[in-house]
Amino acid sequence: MGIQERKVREKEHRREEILDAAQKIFFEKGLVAATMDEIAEQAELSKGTLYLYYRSKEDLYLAIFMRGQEVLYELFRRVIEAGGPVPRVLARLGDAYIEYFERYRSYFRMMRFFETPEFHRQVSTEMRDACDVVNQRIWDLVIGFLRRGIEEGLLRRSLDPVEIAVIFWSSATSLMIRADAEEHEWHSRMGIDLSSTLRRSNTLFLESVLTGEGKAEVRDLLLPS
Amino acid sequence: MGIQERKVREKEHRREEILDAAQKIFFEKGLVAATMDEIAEQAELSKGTLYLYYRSKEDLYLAIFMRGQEVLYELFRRVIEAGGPVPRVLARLGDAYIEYFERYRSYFRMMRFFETPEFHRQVSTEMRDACDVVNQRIWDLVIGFLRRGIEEGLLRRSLDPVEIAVIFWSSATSLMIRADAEEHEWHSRMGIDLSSTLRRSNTLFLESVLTGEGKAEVRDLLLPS
DNA sequence: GTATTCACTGACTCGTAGTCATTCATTTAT
DNA sequence: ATAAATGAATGACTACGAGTCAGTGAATAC
Repeated sequence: MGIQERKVREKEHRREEILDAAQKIFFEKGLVAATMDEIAEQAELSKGTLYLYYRSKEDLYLAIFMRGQEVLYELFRRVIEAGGPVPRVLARLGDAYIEYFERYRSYFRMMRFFETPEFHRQVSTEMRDACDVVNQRIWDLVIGFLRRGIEEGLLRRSLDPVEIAVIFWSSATSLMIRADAEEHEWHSRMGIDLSSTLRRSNTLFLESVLTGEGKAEVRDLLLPS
Repeated sequence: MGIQERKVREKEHRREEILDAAQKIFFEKGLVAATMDEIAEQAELSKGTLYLYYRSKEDLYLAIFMRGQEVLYELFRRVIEAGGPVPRVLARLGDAYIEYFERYRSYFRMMRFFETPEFHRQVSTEMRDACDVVNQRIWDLVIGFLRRGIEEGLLRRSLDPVEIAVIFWSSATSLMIRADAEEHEWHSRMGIDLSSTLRRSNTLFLESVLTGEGKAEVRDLLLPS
């Protein structure tokens, strides 16, 4: 009966090998410029074989995106598990996201496509669903934490934890996308440094969700009014 | 000498006709799904002719994007010219952007591509530059207004008007992109209504940039702490 | 009446995602 | 030991769309 198991193992291994090859090419060239022929060559397999393991170029891309989401989950989990006062942990979550942006830039960049409907239409439902699961874990982690903050009276009671999470995440992401691609342009045309802007945005956001009591906890992190 | 002028006029007219045809197709199908053959058919011209007027599919797309930017400029200009207390006008600018998102959805959607480096690489420098000019006018308009607010002591002096503009714009845009494409999903999976979240985000942002004096001006618009 | 110009054409090239009939090695049945 | 069955892997092939360019014909100039 060992043969069946070995075959399953080998198949999974092959799947990972393909993913490694695809990751290398996608990281180097991006989704559009990368070709399946190149990935096949990198994987030392024929193009046809790739399609035995992944339904489409986009499925392959999404599978790699999921690796990135795992990394992000770990970063957030560590910050939350380290504990401390809610406002301070919230600030650290912002820093963790910036760390993801800076240290795992290639994974970060993949989020851009995750946002486009054109991309999603190419993805198989199975891959989509698998991705949603990984994603939901991140949201649940963060939202659960925010809920605690509200119960403890450190975050404003008039806010919804889900909304706070979404607002924080989208504004940070949006600035990062810009900082990633257009940092230099913004500096020369508008005279600002988007990395600082990103940090300032996080600070402003933090201030805006804390109660008076919450603000007292992190007075040192806030801006002068 | 009238012949030269007539020819120039006709050429400009043709350029507009092509733009109209392209707009129809792009609005219906989006950048990726739309084909130059379809656009040519809509314009009742051959594909080759399109390339006599626009360098690439992306140039054509960007030319339409610029039409949208003109509309946005007008919306903002009207709000600012109508005048009133800075904090209230700032809130109205947020509403104007939401109006752009809701009433000019097809133009709004084009911004997504404006953000991707893959797209930019396809665009000719001339079109790029033309686009930057239109864009800059919007930024100058808004930033000039914010600067006034700071001078009047209604917006926090520790903030940079350019940064405020960028932060506000990116967080709103990011939520809109999500609201546009994934409204339903977010509602069923996370139980939130992204349109409300967008408005709440704007309110939070407004609060966070106003001084005490500024907040007093728009007490009715803010959330309970 | 002839030459020139120029907007326009559409068949063509080129590149790439995805397919499928075929090959070949491994496993199973006798 | 040999034949049949399985299924992983192949690569030539199709489909399709962006962009090109030699050629056409009508308006204009001489």
